[in-house]
Amino acid sequence: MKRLVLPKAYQAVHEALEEAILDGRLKTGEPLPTETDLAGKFGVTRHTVREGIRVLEQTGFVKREAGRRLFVSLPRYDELAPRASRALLMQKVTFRELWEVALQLEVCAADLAASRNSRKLVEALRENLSQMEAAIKRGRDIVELDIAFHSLIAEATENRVLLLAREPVTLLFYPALKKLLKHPKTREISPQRLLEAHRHIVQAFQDRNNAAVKEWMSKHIIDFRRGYDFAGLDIDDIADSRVEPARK
Amino acid sequence: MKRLVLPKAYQAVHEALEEAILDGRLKTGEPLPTETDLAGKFGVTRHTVREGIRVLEQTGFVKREAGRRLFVSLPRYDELAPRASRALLMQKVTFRELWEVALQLEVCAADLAASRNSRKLVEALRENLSQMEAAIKRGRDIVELDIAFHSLIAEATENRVLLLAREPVTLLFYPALKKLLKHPKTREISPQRLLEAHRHIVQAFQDRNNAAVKEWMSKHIIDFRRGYDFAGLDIDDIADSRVEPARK
DNA sequence: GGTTGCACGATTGTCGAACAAGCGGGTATC
DNA sequence: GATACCCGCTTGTTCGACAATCGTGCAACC
Repeated sequence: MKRLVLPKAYQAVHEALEEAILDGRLKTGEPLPTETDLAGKFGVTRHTVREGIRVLEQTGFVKREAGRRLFVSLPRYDELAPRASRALLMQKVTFRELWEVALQLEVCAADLAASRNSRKLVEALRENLSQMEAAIKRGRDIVELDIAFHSLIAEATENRVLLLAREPVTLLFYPALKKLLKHPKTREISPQRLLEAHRHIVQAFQDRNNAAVKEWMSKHIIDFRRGYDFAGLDIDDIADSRVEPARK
Repeated sequence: MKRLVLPKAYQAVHEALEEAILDGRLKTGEPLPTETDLAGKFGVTRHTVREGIRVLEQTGFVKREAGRRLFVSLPRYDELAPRASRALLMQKVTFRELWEVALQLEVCAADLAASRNSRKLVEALRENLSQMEAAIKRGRDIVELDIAFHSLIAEATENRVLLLAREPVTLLFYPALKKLLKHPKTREISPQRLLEAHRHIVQAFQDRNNAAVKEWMSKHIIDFRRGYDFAGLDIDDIADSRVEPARK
C-alpha cells in the first residue's frame, strides 16, 4: 500500500511555474511576475509562493539579475554541477571512480573537439600553453590553467551533454590535482610532464591528427594517475577535499 | 566594480544546514530539528527557516519519510539527474549530442563492469534477456527492459561518478528509443537487432572476454544510431519529448 | 491480553498583516 | 540639461495565528 502524499501548495506553485517556463509561457529573459501577482493568480499567500520560488531558484530556472527582481532563465550546466559534486563527496567517492570516468570523458571530448577542429581552439590552447609556461617559470600554481585547458577542449565540442556530464568530474578533480602538484615527491616533475603532454595535444590538434589527439589525451590522463601512484597517494582514497576552483 | 550582494537570511540558513550535514553534525537518517527549533537556533523566523529548508529539500539533503517530519539524507544520483535532464531539454539538446556521449559512457560502463565481472551481473542480464524475448513475442514494449539492461551494467561498475554522469543521458535517451521502436520503418527489425546485440554482450560477459564486451556494446550503440538514420529521423533534431521512464 | 478508540501535544502547512530597505522612475530644482 | 529628491513597488523578514495531521499515551472494550 503506497503511502498517499497529499499535495503541498508550494510544490504545486513550483511545478506550475516550471511548466510555464518549459512551455514557453514564461520566456527566458523576462522578469518573473511579482510575488503578489503570483499569489493572487494561484490563490495562495505570498509566503507559499516564495517557498515555491526558492525551489525554482535552486534549480536554476530563475536568476537574480542586477536588482532584486527575479528573471526567468535557463539552467546552465556549470550551475547544476556543484550540487552533484557535493552529493558525490557525501557518498565518499574514491579517486579511482573519478579517474576512471575522467579518462573516458576527456578522451571523448578530445575526439569530438578534434573532429570539429577549429582554428580558434588551437589559438586558445596555444595561449593557455604560454600562460602555463610562464606560470611554471615563476613557480606559480598551474591547477587553474590545467583545468582551463581541458575546459577549452570540452567547450569546443559544442556538446552540452558532454559538458554536463563532465562538470562534476572536473570539480572533484580539482582538489586531487592540487594535492598531486603540491606533493613533495611530484612537485618538481609533474608540471613539466603536464606541460609536455599539453604541447603534444595542441600539436596534434594543429596537425588535424585525430588519432594523435586521442592518444595523447589518453596518455596524459593515465600519466596523471601514474603520478598519483608515484607520490604514494592511495587511488582508493576518498576525494574528500572541498576546495573549489575560482570562478570569474 | 562588483555588485555587492547582501546576504539573505534564508540562504544563510540553507548553507548552515548543508554544512552541518556535510560535516556530519547532522547525521543521515536522523530527523531534522523542528522548524521552531531551527528558528530559535538561527535567530530568525520560522518562515525564513522554511525557505531555507525548501532549498535543502530540492537538493536532496533532506527527505520526507513516512510522516511529515524531514530526515537528513544523502542525495542520490538518480534524484539529481531529472533536474539536469530538464535543463538539457531546455537547451534544446540534439540527439547527436546525446548519442555521442552515450556511446562513450556505455562502452566505458561495459568495460568497467567487465573488469569487475561478477556472476550476479551475468545472471541478472540473462534474466533481462528472457524477459525481453517474452516481451517481443507478445509485442510488448521493450524500452524499459533495454534501459534496465544498460542500467544493470552501469550499476555493476560500482562507480558512482559514472552513474551520476550517465543518468541524465539515460533519461533523455528514453524518448528517443521509444520513438525509434515505434517508428513504422524500424518497428519490425529493431527489437530483434537489439535483442541480438544484448545476447552477444551477455555472452561476452560470461566468457570474461572484456574486449568482446566493449566491442559489442559499441556496435550496439552505433547500430542504434544507424536505425535512427534508417527510420529517416534527423539526428540533429532536438530531443524534445518529455516522456519519462516509470520508476518503481 | 491484545486491540480499538480517543484525547492531547507536537509539528507542519498555510494564512494574514505589517514593516524596513533597496531600486526605479518621476519630479522639482538649479 | 543635469542633479537631487521623493514616492511607490517589490522583496526580505517578522510576528501572530490556525487547521490538519501524526505520534503517543491512556483508557475502554472485546
